[in-house]
Amino acid sequence: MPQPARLIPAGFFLRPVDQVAQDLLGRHLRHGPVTLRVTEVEAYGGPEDSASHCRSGRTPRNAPMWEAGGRAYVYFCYGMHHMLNVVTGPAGQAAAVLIRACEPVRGLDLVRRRRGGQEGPVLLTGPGKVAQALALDLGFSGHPLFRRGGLELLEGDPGGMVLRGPRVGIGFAQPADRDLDWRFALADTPWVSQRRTLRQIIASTGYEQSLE
DNA sequence: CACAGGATCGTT
DNA sequence: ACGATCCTGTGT
Repeated sequence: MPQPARLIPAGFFLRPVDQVAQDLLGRHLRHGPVTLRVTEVEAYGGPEDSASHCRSGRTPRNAPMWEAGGRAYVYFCYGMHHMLNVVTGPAGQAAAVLIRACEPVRGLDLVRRRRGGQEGPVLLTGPGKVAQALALDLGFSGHPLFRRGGLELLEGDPGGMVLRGPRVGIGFAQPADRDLDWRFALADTPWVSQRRTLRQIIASTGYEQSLE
């Protein structure tokens, strides 16, 4: 009988949000029979980040972002999509990583069913698609990812080369925040959205070190 | 209580 | 390039 995949320890999340964002690439998200490998993410900060949901301080919606890292922050967008974030940093300091794209690891049939019978990267390249494939809703906002049960974050398959570039869909933000290269994606997979805006290349993710 | 807008997606 | 669709934050 195979060993169950290991959870990511809570200490992993208690670091700067852009660092956690890079190290989330290649990790696995599991909800029941569906397991996805993270291929694309974006980092969001607190009140100092005009692109963040915390730009105006604490509200009922963004409350999980102010908790200690390791929980989910899920919100509802454009009246029809749920978005999954991973909260980072110590309690009282708001930050989170938006999961923008994944590739299937397990439960592909169920993912196809939930995504309307589509095939290929169109299944999972986009934050709304990821949440739909994992069957997430607002009830998962605040859910711990470092414990067994419900939605879990697990060790995965390391990626190699990483691409980075500006965040997507934040035209309303201040220019300095729009220019931050806080979007990260694995270079060697087709399961990435909006690849053309990824302009820099990073050698690796520092994946092994982050697990100690 | 009313209203404007949004970290998107799929079609035109 | 555009419309769907409703939660959310803000203001009255």
